[in-house]
Amino acid sequence: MMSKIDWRRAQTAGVRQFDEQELVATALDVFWRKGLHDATMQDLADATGVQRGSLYNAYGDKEAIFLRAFDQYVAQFLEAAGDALARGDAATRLQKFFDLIIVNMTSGSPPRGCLTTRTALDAASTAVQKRVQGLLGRLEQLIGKALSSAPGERPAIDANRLARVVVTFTRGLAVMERAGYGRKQLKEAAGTFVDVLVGAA
Amino acid sequence: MMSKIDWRRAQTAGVRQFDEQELVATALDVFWRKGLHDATMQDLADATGVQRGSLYNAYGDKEAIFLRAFDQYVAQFLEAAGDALARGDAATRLQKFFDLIIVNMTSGSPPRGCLTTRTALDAASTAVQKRVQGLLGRLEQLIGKALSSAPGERPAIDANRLARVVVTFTRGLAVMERAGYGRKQLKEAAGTFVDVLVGAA
DNA sequence: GTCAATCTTGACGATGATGTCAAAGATAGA
DNA sequence: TCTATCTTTGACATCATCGTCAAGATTGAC
Repeated sequence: MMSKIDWRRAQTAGVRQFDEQELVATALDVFWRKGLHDATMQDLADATGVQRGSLYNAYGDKEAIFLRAFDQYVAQFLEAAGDALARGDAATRLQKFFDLIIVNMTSGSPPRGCLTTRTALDAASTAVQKRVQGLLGRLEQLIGKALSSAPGERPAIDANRLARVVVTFTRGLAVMERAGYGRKQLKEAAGTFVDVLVGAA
Repeated sequence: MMSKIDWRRAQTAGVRQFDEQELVATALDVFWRKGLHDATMQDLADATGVQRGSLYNAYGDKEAIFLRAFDQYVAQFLEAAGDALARGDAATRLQKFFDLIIVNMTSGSPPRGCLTTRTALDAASTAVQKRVQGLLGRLEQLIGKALSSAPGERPAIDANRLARVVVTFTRGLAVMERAGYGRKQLKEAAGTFVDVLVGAA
């Protein structure tokens, strides 16, 4: 029996045809814009140019791809956050940190929001929830250290407790962004929060 | 031609078979547990005992039902919040308010979370987003008035700005709950926040 | 009593997403 | 060169949800 004519350009096969790094980066963008829940394998296939079947073959399912993308995001994010929190007094550190995350979540058109918060609310599998917890925990530590190592007078309240409050507030900012608040409003709220926190009273 | 035999008990028809109030209350519970996005018309039909077709006939679509349920929720919630914020000094008011919303979002098994926050993140239609904005705005006003009318010394920062920070923080609590934090942890965070806000520094 | 209005019910078709698979092609190593 | 192994591709079956509709049934107005 004659084999089917491949009238279209034959794709090379036998070895992986795509770059993993690139695919994960593209997937991250898709998840960020659509959310874990709403992004479909077809969306990922379209965005990456890799067919659905190949994605299933290579990763198994959507969640596996998401976890890779999210890990990459976490690494990026924590590094940037660490930078922002590294210099200056407590107020300056916090202000830079808030600027960072606010710009982060209000970028894109339409604004893409905060991937972590959206993911947390999607309430997916245990694995995903653990990643979110991991990120929030590490962020909390980062902030705690930044607060306790900042120059200037010590606040009256334990830095670790404060750090959790700060993390919680950042989650709140992410929700407010989804509710329709723009960059300016978010920055104003964050500014007020920093004033309160540092004890402008 | 003979009509089909109705071997099963004939349901009365011609007039609405269900109580609107009851249906909306049940729908609210479904939306609260599953979220606007994940709750299906079938879920609503199962929970209420009203067939899918009847729901479409009576309301048109899921969002219409949600809006009614959400409006009911908003009324309940704002009334309870107003009560909590009515008495005592600023710290007491805030503490009671946080207790209320924390219990609210950690009730049920599994905890049902915060309906408003979940809805905000579902990023549905404009109509839904406006309801969320409406609730947050009204809540902000409520808190602003509670802060500015509380006995005791005036804080150095404008009450309205503080109110927005408080609202933002409550949204953060809702996210933290979804991330896995329990009632105790949330209360501790809220307690720290109140300490900071009232100027325990 | 008749009839128009309207609710209920079950069924239908469309759509979109999932996960699997066999066929075909290409590589790497023996 | 040959073969085992892997990837790609398109197709397939399944499933869940949606929205619509015709037929049946009952009420309330006239």
